[in-house]
Amino acid sequence: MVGVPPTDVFSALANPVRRKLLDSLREGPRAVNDLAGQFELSRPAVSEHLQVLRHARLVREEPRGRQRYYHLEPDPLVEVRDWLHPFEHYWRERMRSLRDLLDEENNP
Amino acid sequence: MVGVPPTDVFSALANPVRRKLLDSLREGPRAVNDLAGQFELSRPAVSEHLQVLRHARLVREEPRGRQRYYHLEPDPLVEVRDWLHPFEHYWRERMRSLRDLLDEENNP
DNA sequence: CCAACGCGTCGGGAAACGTTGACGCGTCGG
DNA sequence: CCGACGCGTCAACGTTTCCCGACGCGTTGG
Repeated sequence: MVGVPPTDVFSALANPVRRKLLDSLREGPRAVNDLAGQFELSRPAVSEHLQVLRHARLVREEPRGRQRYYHLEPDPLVEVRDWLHPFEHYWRERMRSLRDLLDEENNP
Repeated sequence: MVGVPPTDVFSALANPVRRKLLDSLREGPRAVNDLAGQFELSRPAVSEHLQVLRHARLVREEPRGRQRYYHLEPDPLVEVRDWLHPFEHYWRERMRSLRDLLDEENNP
């Protein structure tokens, strides 16, 4: 994992650890040791997963003293949503619940 | 790629060839040689990508004489959509267009 | 019945990936 | 100023992925 990663969003999401990292960052920026505490993984391993996410532009790092806080940067996920969208056509039944959820977000 | 690993959906989507295969199958079932014609790839390579998609339950095969037609089976993509959904919260601006599209589907 | 076709699968080699221990650099506290 | 902390990165190794050529099996057409 040392070389130059392909910065592909889909590949970045292929790993469950990286997906959980993004899930955690939804609640706000967090430092590396804090994030690493959630996994049975060495800290370098988490660091390199974060590097993959950084190259995919899914996270941004902000140095704070001797720690580095990582922020979620969800924009590239639009590519996934756009690719996924034509398939929504196929499970129309579940679309209503999604629309209701979106309506709830827009008209609270 | 010879074993029988129960591939998860996210890993199946990590490869661009497999994503294009799913895109092609959106327009209807197709045979392997037909699909392989789209790529600069050997037919066995395409066959093995289809095997990955089959293990992820994203496609189904239907034998027709000496050909095998592959059908799209988009249900597992729901897992991707469900994982993605909490992040929609972050690009609210683009949510309106999605909602409008869903409204259009539901009230044609 | 036999040759050609369509396809899955195996063998194997190259490349990519994931993990760990070791090292280095900047930062903070005493 | 010095040791501890927080973190990135490298070297190395095992595992997985990706691709191809070769083979085998069932189907079809002559």
